[in-house]
Amino acid sequence: MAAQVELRHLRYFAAVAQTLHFGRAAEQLGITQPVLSDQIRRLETLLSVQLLYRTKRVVQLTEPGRIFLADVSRLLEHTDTAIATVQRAAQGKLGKLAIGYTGPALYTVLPEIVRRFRDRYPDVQLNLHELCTPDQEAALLAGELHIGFLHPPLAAPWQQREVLSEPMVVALPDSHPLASQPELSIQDLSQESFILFPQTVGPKLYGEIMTLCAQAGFSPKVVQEATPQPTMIGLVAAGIGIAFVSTSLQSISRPGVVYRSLQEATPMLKLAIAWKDSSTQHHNQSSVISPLEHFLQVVDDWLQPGNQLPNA
Amino acid sequence: MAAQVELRHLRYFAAVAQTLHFGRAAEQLGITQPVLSDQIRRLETLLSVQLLYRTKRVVQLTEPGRIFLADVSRLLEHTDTAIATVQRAAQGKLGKLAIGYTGPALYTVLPEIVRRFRDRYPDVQLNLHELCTPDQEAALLAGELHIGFLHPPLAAPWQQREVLSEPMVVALPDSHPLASQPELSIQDLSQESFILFPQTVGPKLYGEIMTLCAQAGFSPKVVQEATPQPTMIGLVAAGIGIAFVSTSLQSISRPGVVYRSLQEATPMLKLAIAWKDSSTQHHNQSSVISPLEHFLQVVDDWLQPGNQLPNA
DNA sequence: TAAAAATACTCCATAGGTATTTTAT
DNA sequence: ATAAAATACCTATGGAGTATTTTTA
Repeated sequence: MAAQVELRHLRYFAAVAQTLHFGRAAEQLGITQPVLSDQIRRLETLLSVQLLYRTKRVVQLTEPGRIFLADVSRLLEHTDTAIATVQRAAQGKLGKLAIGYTGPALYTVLPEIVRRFRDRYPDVQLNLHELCTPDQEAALLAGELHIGFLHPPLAAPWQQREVLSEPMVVALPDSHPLASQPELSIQDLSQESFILFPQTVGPKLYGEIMTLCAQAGFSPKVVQEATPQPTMIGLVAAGIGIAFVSTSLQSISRPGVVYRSLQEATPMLKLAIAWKDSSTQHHNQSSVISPLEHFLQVVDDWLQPGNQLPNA
Repeated sequence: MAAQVELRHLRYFAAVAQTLHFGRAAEQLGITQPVLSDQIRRLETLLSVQLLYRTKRVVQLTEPGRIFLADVSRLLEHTDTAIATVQRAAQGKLGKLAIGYTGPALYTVLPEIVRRFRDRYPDVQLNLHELCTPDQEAALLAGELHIGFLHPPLAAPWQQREVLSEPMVVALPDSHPLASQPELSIQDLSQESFILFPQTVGPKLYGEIMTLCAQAGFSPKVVQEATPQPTMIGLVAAGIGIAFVSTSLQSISRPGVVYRSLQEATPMLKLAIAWKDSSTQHHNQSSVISPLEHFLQVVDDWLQPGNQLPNA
């Protein structure tokens, strides 16, 4: 079994080739000169190539040595960066993170959280996928998604955390008779035409809206299903009907559209993040930190300092 | 003094990462399984990174391990090519060769020799420099040139070998009265206008031509100095004068120009190669073979097999 | 003659081997 | 029950040290 070239040989050779002095090179390397001489000779034997011409007084590179030095320098650099890279990866500072989100998430919590994460972990590649809640659950299960911004309740017992719960408001054209009232009752809406998101986007919220109307004694006349919310607002501006939208959306003001809250306890738009609990996973990678953990931390930080859920 | 990552660790890791089986990987590597387990653990300790998740039954890469594997595979490949490269360099099959030549060399021996060398050693980069003989000697001394195609005699005692010695012929317009004669005497030329190469290109040959004319009792009337030889032929075709050119040049036939040999012993165009004797050089690199040595061999081969000097 | 590489040795850390145990499937 | 990794322990190669010699500029 022939011995192999090792990085040690290459490190030593590079040092000698740069200093052209065995004594000083050995000092740099923190070893003694005889050891260095010996190792260089071993390297030359392994390669069957004379890399250095040396008398007792003068050391210089042979032509093959010169060529080898160029390759070796690159090689040693690449080794260092490979080590640095794997260490950054183990700290979760490098890698990929696949994030699912529903339309409403995109117009509420997602942008700010993503912005903060990218600021802190610029070398984690984020892949964002707009998917409805059940599709996100399937993708999480398949391992195609690391985390999802979705609407509870969930079908499976994911690790989850609520990140938004805000009342819905009614968007209506400013020319609408009801626009003059500062606050509306659900009763007022019984004869209106509704623009509503598809049931799949948020089945629970959809149901709550239906229940609310039913309690007021009517079934809403849905003239148009639409998504995302800015599109719904556009339709409102066009006079197609009125719409329930999340409170956050008011910040995107649009001429011709006004927002009015409801007197009644309104349906709440709820958003949660869900993820696979890696600690129950069988490759619970002890010291290995995943980008996901940092993401959860960023979400936590964002929830803490006065960014509490805008609960009712 | 902390231990360092060695290629051994990387080779072992790559094997395990590819097979995902310590036993089979160890077999591939020609070592035993416990050794392999130990070395992988040492690598993980050195990096402070868990690369593999393993139970007694299942081995799989962690995410940092996956990232590291990509880098390590590239690194190992580069190492192999670097070793192959330095070995080819030591055999003189890789590198650079700076070649000087005079104009006449370009129209005689140089193209065929260079063609043969490039066929045999395609990875040696040839740098060709057209230089007059003294400039080539200076460049050889300075180490800027490895070999020169030049005109003896030389100022310094270089290693050298004659590669061409051929008689000169007279080129004259086909409309010229002397064109009707199959052979000319130098006497016939006493009244002619001459196109001649500059003295610096071949001082000795220049001198011989002058001597020849002097012996015939005249001093040649030089109407134009010109180089390279095809240009001289062009001037002959234009009727500017007649010219001495090397025999080889006849192969480049040109309408309107005829070549006639001289009855007298004509001046001989001599070309030699000259180089520094590396065995006297203090970095006489024992086993290291330089591209120069191969080049000399190619020249030798070219001189042997019936390609003898076309001597008189 | 003096600076620097090579030799000659000694030592011990560790790569690698053998035998056995543990554990997850 | 068994395949496969881990553990325990042993061996010996060779990396690294100290002391000394050799060489050539």
